[in-house]
Amino acid sequence: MSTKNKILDAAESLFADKGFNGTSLREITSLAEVNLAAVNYHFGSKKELIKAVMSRYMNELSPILETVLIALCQQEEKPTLNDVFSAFIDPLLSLNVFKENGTSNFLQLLGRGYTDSQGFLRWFLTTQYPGVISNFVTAVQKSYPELTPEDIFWRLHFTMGTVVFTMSSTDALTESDFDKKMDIAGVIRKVIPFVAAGVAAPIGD
Amino acid sequence: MSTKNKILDAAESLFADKGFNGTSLREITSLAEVNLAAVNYHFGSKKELIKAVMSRYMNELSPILETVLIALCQQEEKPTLNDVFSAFIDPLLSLNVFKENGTSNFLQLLGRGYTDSQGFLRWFLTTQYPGVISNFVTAVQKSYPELTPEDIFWRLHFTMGTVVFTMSSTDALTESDFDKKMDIAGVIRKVIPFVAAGVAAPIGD
DNA sequence: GTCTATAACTAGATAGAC
DNA sequence: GTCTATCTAGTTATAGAC
Repeated sequence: MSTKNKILDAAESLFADKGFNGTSLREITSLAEVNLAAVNYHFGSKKELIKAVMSRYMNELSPILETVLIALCQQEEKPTLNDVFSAFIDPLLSLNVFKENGTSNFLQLLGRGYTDSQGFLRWFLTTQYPGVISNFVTAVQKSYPELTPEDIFWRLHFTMGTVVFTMSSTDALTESDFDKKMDIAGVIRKVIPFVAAGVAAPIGD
Repeated sequence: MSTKNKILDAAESLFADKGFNGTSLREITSLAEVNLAAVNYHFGSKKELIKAVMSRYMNELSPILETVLIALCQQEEKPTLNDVFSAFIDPLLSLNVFKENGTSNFLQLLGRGYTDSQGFLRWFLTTQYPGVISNFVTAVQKSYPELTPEDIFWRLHFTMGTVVFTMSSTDALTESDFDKKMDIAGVIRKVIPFVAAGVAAPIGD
């Protein structure tokens, strides 16, 4: 395994666990068992390392997501909102094949990206991977045409918040707050009806 | 205005904006225009300062919230879920009277508390202010008795996520992503139907 | 490509004068 | 109660040997 990948793996799990600000390069290189200077050699800076960690997932996920969302838009019968949101399940769970704990790590990182470091990662994702978002919006529009673009914008933002927040604080939950342990697939199965119903809520402000 | 309060005010707005990890004591004391050593003199440590910032809000909010939730549980007719969630609007908005930008600051801080610093603040809040949570659960149970305790737990967690995440990333939103500016009351009016519909979603896992 | 050594800086916390 | 000065330990980043 290359030094570069050892760094990426170590950074990923530490970032997911303690946030970008909360993780030092020293912790990363010591977990990865490589030299401190290797981060700067391979990535140039901590900020570029953060981007690289996210890109590894986004490059894997975004073509799959775009494919299923486009298919959903092009099918003859109108998809329900539950269909649209359920379309995310398989691509997200496929990250667990791609990498151990891939699904929850990725969702946790996404959450960090929105709250840590004043949204620079958010900017990075929306500018680098705009196709996922636009196809998602189109799919929602097709299932619920009465929603105004503004309402779609807000409700997708709420959806993002629900999922991302849930995942970034779900480690503690699955361990302590409720005695029944739940895996990531179980949490996703619980959250899909919630967000689908939220987006489907009657309009009227 | 006392040094102690100057520190609390400065810390609050910096914490809300950049997170707990992302804010240094030097930034706080320089915004507050007090000496660096004053933080340690008045609060003992950064961690205690964080607790003090949150306590100022929770001590204001929790008795009001408990009162309205208990009233909702004791009224004769069964409240709708929309009633239950709407019960939060006035208490939350009253924080704007209590302090400028109080509502959004508080909700942002709450979001930080769940993601920064590995949940120590989360522990602090749930152990110090358990009454709010238990009354909330009771109110939801009364409006939707078919929900199992486990489903209530998860859906309230999702609700928390939706609200808290929305608020902790809402500054950027209200400015850039959608041309129509929206104040905090507007966001709350948008989010209530969303979470109410999510909690009210049909069961079946 | 990988290492050691270190520069340049920032963090939280404290001792002691006033 | 507030200040300056400083300690200790942490941070990112880099220069230069191998």
